[in-house]
Amino acid sequence: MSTSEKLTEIYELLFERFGPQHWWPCTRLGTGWPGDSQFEIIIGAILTQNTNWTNVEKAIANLKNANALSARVLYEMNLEELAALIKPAGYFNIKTRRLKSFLTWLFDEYDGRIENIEQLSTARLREDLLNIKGIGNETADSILLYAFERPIFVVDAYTARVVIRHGLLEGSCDYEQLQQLFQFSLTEDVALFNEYHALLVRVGKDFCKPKAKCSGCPLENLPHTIETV
DNA sequence: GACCAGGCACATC
DNA sequence: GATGTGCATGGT
Repeated sequence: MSTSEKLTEIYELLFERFGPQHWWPCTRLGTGWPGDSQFEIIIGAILTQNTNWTNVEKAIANLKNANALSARVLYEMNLEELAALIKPAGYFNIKTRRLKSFLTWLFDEYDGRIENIEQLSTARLREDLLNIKGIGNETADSILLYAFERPIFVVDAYTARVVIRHGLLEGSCDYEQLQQLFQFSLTEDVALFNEYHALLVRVGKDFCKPKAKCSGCPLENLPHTIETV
C-alpha cells in the first residue's frame, strides 16, 4: 500500500469515527462556523499556543465585548489592558507581546490591512510570519491554512505521534519532513487539510497519547511499528 | 492536587 | 545541534 493510500485510509477511519471537527471555517466548503473573520482566526492561532481552546474562546469573547477584535484597536491598546483581556488564555504576558509583534509587523509593513497580506504568495507570507517573534511553524501554518486557505498542512505533536507509531516516518523526523509527507502524498486540498489536522488532534487527545496503548482507537487495526511513542 | 491543553523563544550543555 | 525550562489559566 502506498503512502498516499495509507494517509487516505487514516483520514477515512478518523472521519468515520469522529465526523467533522468544526475548527475554523473553510469557506470553500461552508464547513465550520460562519462569521470567524481572518483576523479573529489569526488572533486565535496565537492565543491557542499550548492552550486548551475553551480558554481561548473566553479570551476572544473578552476581546469582542471590549470591541477590541480589530487590528487598529489592538495595535493601539496598551499592554496591560490587552493582557487583562486575554488572561483566560494563559501565558498572557507572553501572548500580549506575541500579538503586539504580529500587529507591529502588520502596520509597519502592510498598513494594518489583512487584505494587503492576502495578496502575498504562500511562500512569502510563510517566511514573513516565521520572522515574527512568537510565531513558529505550527502557528504560521495554522494561519496560512485556516485564515488564508492556502494548501499547507499543519503539523503538531499529535501528527508526529500518529505518523511515527504507524511507521510512516522515523522517530527522528522533523517538522518539514512531517509536513511534506502529507503535502506530497495527498492532493492539495484546503478543506481536506483543514479537517485532517483537526482529526489528528482529536485522535491524539482521545487515544494516541504518550505511552498509552491503542485499544479503542479508530486506527488500532492498522499496522503499527511502535505501540507507544 | 496532579495533569494537560490546537507552542515558542531562549539558555545551557 | 539537541535538550531543558519558563510561561499561566481553567477543565478533568
